[in-house]
Amino acid sequence: MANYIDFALYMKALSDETRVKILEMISYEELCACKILEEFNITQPTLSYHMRILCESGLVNGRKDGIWTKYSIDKINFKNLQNFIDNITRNMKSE
Amino acid sequence: MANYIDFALYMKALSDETRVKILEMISYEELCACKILEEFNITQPTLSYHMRILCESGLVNGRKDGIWTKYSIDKINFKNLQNFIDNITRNMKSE
DNA sequence: TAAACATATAGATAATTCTCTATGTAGATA
DNA sequence: TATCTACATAGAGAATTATCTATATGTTTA
Repeated sequence: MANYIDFALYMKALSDETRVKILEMISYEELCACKILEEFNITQPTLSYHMRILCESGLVNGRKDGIWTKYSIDKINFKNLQNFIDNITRNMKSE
Repeated sequence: MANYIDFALYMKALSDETRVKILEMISYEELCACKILEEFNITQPTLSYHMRILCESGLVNGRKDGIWTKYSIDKINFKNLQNFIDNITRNMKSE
């Protein structure tokens, strides 16, 4: 189960507007980096940097498929994040 | 309704382990800065800096009560954050 | 094999962040 | 009024972050 450090790492991964958009994009379907890149005005190495941060947080998975790297949300870790948020809400309600 | 910039601001506010702990602490009950400070090995100005970031994100409210400033979670903005997370989950499920 | 394509890595830099010490402010109390 | 308590602000410095250009790696195609 996730702790403060894990949760802060998830949040740090999402503390950038570009990465929040990427998360939303890949929530609909697995996407390769080149498709993601089309939506932003950043260079390819900058996107690669952001994808690494998302993957290292655990929230996103990347898998090699031929010349492409395809990215999707890690459901287990994302669920951990959701549980943390839900617990905060639960704490507030029991006041 | 909140946009990517707002969400990134929420996430940025929670991208620090100390601030995540503070959020959890004040989810149970409204607390003054001096009570929060007791739980950390940081100086009073550093805590004040963290509280400002939490308040400016919109996730936390501070109100003056005599010599104390009492902090609590802003339920509306926190609900916005929760909705965003829930929407991501919903997108994944409709794949 | 050579060229093209998709992506990653290295190195540099400007901007931002987190922390501190020192000091200011405002309300409560002796 | 003077002091104490709680908190905020200013300024500085070290560390981290986001971005770029240049280059490397690995896969597919001509």
